[in-house]
Amino acid sequence: MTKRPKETRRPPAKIADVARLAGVSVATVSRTLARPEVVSEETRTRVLAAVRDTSYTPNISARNLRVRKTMVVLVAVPDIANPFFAEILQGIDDTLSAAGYGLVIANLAGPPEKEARYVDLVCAGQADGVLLLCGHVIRSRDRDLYDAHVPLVAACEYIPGATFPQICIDNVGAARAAVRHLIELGHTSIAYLSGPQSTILERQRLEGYRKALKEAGIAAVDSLMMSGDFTFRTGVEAGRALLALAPEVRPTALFAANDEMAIGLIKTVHAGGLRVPRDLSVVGFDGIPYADYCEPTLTTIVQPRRELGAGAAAELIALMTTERTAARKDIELPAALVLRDSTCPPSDRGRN
Amino acid sequence: MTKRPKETRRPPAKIADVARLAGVSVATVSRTLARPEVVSEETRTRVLAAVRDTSYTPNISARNLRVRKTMVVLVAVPDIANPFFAEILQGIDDTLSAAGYGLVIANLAGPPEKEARYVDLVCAGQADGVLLLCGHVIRSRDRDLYDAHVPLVAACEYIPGATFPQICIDNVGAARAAVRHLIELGHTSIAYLSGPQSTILERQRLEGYRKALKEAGIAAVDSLMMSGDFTFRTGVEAGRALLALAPEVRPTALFAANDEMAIGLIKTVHAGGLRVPRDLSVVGFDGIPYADYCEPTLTTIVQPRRELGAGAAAELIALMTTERTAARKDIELPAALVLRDSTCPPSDRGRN
DNA sequence: CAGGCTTATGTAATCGATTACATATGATCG
DNA sequence: CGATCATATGTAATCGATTACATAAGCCTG
Repeated sequence: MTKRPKETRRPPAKIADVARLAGVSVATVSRTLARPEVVSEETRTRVLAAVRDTSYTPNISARNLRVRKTMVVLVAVPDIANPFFAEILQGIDDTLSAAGYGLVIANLAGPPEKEARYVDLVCAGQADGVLLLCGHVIRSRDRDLYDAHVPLVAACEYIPGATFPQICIDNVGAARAAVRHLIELGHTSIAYLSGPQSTILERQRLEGYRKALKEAGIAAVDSLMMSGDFTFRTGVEAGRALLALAPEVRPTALFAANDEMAIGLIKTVHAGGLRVPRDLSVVGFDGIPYADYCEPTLTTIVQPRRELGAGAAAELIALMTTERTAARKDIELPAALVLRDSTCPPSDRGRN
Repeated sequence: MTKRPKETRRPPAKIADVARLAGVSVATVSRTLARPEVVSEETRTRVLAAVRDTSYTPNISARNLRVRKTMVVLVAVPDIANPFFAEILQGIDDTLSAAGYGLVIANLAGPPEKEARYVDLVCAGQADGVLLLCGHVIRSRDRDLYDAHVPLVAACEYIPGATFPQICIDNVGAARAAVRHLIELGHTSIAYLSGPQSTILERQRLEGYRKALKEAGIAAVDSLMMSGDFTFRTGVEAGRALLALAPEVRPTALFAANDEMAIGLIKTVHAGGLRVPRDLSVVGFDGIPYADYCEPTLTTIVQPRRELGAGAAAELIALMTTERTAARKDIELPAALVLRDSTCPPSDRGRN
């Protein structure tokens, strides 16, 4: 019951307060902050002092209302808990928040009815731009994000027909490099663990796999194609399937379309008595931090995650700030095959 | 050079458009949307039809300006890439965005100069509330977040002197349960791998460790105390230190203050020839998804991450919407010790 | 049936910034 | 020296919603 010391939550200073204190008009204060070079040296210092004394910060809602901006961008993420996207988000957040934008994260892993809400939000003009981290079209009952005619940039997943800028790695080339690495080690029986069939990402990684095999004159074998959906769980399932195979038809290597599945698979085949890489070499894709923590550490394609995020954000800012929708410009970032402990030459080579 | 079909990016409808179409005043439209019961049945249907026809959505900036709200909350998270926090964030995001709030994520793992920007943001009244996911005080040169007199809720880390609501698990009790589990298995030489010494979290988990030992009449041994900072890397370092110990003084069990360190440690001692749990039982803390993926799977304290996030968000919403700052209310959520493959009775028992 | 009361709606002030336009001052020049 | 122009500043409209207050219509009651 002690009476508190009045809790003076004084409302923040507004531009009029600053103007009064500096003895100028509100217009001058606004100009001083927006374009310092147009006010005289003397008033400028006076105004800036007043700004400091009142610890004035412009009210964002008022400004946004006036200039018809929201300073918000929507980021559509397939799954925020996925470490791969978490790091891309960091790159996005660094760049966007440095430029004063806030971000609304549309986590597509959440309840699907939220998806419509995000579409509405953007279509209602409550966001200045959209960053897509996946190829899949986001829509509500009757309209999709493109209806909003809002600047848009896509990252990670290349969308062939797109009319907006995209930034991603060369998925086909990277997948090809991964498989070629296995081939160069001497493997000829190389399985493939796919991602969700519907994604473009998946089709490209599959294409890279096929290309590498073809170049080496190795025939693709249907029984070596396993399908997953980028989750640890499907990696485990694929591992079980692999263990169920008779040793003589079992592949000596496997390329997984992402790291999480690769790690699930390795854990499972280990438990089943296969040794990685001795009995099975595994290459993953993405380069999540955990690929360097697991046992054995995972040879994988490392995507420049922060750079992907930062680059996409920079592109979007450019689009949002220049009047004319700049010519569509795609950016391709380099990905690197990082060799670790999950790959080695096939051990049965000598035996055969 | 094909001429596009005029790109009619018609500006979104405003309230006046709806009013005109429905043949009423703007006040009536606003009331229909805010408090439908005060307008007559007939006008209500007419207005709602007009809203639909124009696909009207209120301009948020205008509304926020008028009602002096921002509908933004700041979430301070130690590290957004840490999977533990990623899941808490999901809980927060679900609850907050369902209530119409946007969230600005202050990633404290980023460049420290950004920290001041977040303080300024809140102090300038650009956020309606703050959610703290860590105990450490966030401040700029001269002021901290508390100066802003903005509703505040803390989660995860209990802050003893706090005047705001908090929601977290019983860290002391959970740590004690973890260590007691090891004791019940028969271990008497139990090491402790700490988190960053400055955090309250750490002191509480250490206290739980000490309590459990004391209850069992086991003396705490200084040489069994190792210090880390919640990262995988320090787990690895602790693992090396453990390997360097002479076998006869080496502990048979270890309690790590979080999962990432536990996993790093296990990986390292494995590589050094120790088997987990055979030669060393390990218990972690947090229950990140990876604790169930690693090899061996990790016995750990599982925190209700989504619930922690959702609960904190709900508390904050309550604080932000009721005028009077409700009486401080702490919530304690249950944590569970989940037994997996990283713990077993000490194998040297028989030998000694 | 006048006065009071309820219910439904309209009028206009307001939130806090930005900025087009107007104005004032002083410099420049033929 | 008066016209012209550049520079610096002020005045007031504007962004789009919310809401206090005013008004009008209908109903009740003594």
